Amino acid sequence: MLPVMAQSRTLEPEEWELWDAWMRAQRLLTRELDRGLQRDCGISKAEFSVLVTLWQAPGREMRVGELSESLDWEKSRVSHQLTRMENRGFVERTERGAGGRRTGIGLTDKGRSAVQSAVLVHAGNIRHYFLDMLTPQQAEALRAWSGQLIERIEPRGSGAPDDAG
Amino acid sequence: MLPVMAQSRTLEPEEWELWDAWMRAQRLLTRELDRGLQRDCGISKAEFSVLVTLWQAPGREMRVGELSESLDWEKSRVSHQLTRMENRGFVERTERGAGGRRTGIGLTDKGRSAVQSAVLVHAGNIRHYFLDMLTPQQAEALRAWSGQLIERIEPRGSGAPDDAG
DNA sequence: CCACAGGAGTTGACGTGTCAACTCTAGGAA
DNA sequence: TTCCTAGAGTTGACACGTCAACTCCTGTGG
Repeated sequence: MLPVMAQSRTLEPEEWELWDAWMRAQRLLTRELDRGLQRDCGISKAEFSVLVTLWQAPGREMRVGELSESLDWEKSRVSHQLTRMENRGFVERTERGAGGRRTGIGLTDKGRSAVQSAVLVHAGNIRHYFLDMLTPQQAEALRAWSGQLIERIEPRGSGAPDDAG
Repeated sequence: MLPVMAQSRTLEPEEWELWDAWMRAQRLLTRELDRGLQRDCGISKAEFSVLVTLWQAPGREMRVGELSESLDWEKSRVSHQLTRMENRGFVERTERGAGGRRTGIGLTDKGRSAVQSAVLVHAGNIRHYFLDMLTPQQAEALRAWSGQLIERIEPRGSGAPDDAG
């Protein structure tokens, strides 16, 4: 039997090839989509994510914690991003001194118009570079694999749905 | 949400679900691998990429342009990265005033020892989070899809090995 | 010789992302 | 009341990445 050092084995050429191809594809795809948003809409992917999330929110207003939860970003990341986007005029922090003093995050007019065009552009790019290239079998494989991996790294079921507090 | 438009329409729920799952999986995977390198080896993915590339180079020494080509990174990115890694003691820029004045980039002892352990750790993590979770069908689908996408976005058969994830 | 184009590499400004430390407020116990 | 805790949000330090402008050298033509 071979030495039991599964963790201390480098990748076989075939394994490496698969890993390398996947990494490269993934990197090229995200790069292309980022550039598309920047070129056609003048916003970054991070800005797009925030804008869409706010746009879909009931009342078009959320708190930092909700944004953080919804985007699966750290709170400090959200806060930094909001600062930059506030400086660029896409969002505004509105104080609510009353019942809960937390600041609400809302879209500005500029943010609203940006997200409306960006959604269409981005959807087109996702089709062009991702969806249109998938055979049904590949789509199914990707879907299954993504689900497995998400379940493994970030198991669902502890989403805190009914913990009453 | 939006009225359906002929050319730039938003994604159908099923399409969105696939895209979202893929993006999330991809993000979780790279995050996990990054953290693994940082936790177990004390280096970042960017540092790992540079170290491995230098380590595999004949003579363990390259110039910035070669690194840039090999990693498929912009030269300025390489330069910034080398500055940070030089400060951390992983690489050194050696002057060659003579025939070509270009600076050669070499590994320090610290860099050499770091890369040797990191290669094993990283390979183990790639197995754990990626390779071991793939059925043969999924592996084949991923391989085919990656190839198609790379060919579409970067049609050159540019032999640039990827940045080692 | 000087001028100048062009490539290699660097630098600065800025946006992005993580980690740890911090402020501010509310709620509970001594 | 005062102290302690805990959560929401912010900030600072630093690493990463892109873009454009810059330096330095070299080769070519006047």
